[in-house]
Amino acid sequence: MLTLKAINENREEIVRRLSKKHFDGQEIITRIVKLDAIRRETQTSLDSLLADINSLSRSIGSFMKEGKKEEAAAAREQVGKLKGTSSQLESKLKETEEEIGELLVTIPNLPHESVPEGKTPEDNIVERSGGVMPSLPESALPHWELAKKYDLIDFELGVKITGAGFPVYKGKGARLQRALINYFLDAARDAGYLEVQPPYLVNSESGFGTGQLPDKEGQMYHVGLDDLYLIPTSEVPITNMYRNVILEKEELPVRNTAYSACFRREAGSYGKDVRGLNRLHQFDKVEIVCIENPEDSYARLDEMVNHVQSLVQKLGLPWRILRLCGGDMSFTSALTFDFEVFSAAQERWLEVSSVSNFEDYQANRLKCRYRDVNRKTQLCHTLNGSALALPRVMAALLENNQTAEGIKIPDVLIPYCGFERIEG
RNA sequence: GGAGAGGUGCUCGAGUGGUUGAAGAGGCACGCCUGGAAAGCGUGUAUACGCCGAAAGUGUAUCGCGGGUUCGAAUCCCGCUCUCUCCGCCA
Repeated sequence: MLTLKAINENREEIVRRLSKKHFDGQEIITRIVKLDAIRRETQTSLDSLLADINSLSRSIGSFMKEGKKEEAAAAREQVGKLKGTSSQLESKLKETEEEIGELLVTIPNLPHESVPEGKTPEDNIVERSGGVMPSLPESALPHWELAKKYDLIDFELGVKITGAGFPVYKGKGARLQRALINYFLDAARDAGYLEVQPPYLVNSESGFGTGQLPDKEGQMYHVGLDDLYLIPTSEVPITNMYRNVILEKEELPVRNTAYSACFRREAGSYGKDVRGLNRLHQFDKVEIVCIENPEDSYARLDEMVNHVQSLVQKLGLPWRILRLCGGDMSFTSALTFDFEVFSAAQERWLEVSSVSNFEDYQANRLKCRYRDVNRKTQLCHTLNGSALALPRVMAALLENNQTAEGIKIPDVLIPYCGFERIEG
């Protein structure tokens, strides 16, 4: 969430920048500034009142020791009078703080100045692209047909066991999944990321820290009995490792990577978007997360984008990078690049990665700070990206590499798979 | 799941109602000392919010979390949570 300091100092600019995300912040910002003034005023009176009470209370102790019973009784009475006012101020302060907090979490992050104007995915800007478009024969099959033909993925079996969106990978399909995971993890490690294995369930504090809660509850599976959430991405547990942490400047940047299964309810999705592997309730992903100081966070974002780019390049897929427009960005992001690969049989671009800088928006919720050169604590910047999400990579690989002799495995994956080709 | 013990600062550890944000030790930082280092000596060493133009300073809150008792709570009471030990179960 935005900091009160920023809101107080730059309210005009904030309202202006929020409009790029099509968020009208005028009223709410005004309200927050007003509440914050009340908050300070209340705390000032409360603090001085408490100071009086404290010193009177201490004096009672001294009087008692000296045997001055009457003085003690008088002080006691005086404290009693102050008490009523102080508890009033206390609840007023608490209420004001709570209202400010409730308002703050409804404001999205400010988009970076370089974010293009726009409302829909059509307004995203193609930053760069590469790879070679495959030319497939007329008889080319979409990946869900290929999955059936070569017995790689059984969607119906998943429906039986769990429900739609929970496929069963089999044989070379399962092995290809495992190969991709290992390849992505190794590539991240080679790029300087520390591999971690986080929990797949998180508590509500963690959900709040990265911005899934309170608004986007419906996106996550909730385990009611234990009040835990299945992670929609390992961004949540990884980033929350740094909740309530103060890092030394020398520890930055932090680079972590993890493989995890991801669980998303995807309420409201339908049609061709959910066909085959295009959108699942459970899928696999290797994530990269960085914690960085504010001066270097955009350099770090570039580094992450370049890392993801090298992955799609080595897989030999036609790719493009989109700079998301204000209307298509997530609530918490300041700047996001989406990676898409072209799935030749479906003849559509599929998103396989999203790399974002959240600046201090998540860090302010997480209270993730570092000590600057003056030993003062400052909020960190947090960044994350998929590197990569597996299902659509799988879809594109199957579709683009299909030949009369079977499906060719990209060279980089062969050592991980243990086979060069998927054939009938 | 059952029974018991316990959660104090960067770490260890004292503290059972009254200048205790917290003794003492260690660690770390800076300074003195030294040819250099070690040892020794000295100083400093939490976070958040408020007040003050900034700094200095100062107020408030925080001894797992939340509530209560009291003029006053790290210390007493209640709830929660986590850790440890034993039993049970178990990949």
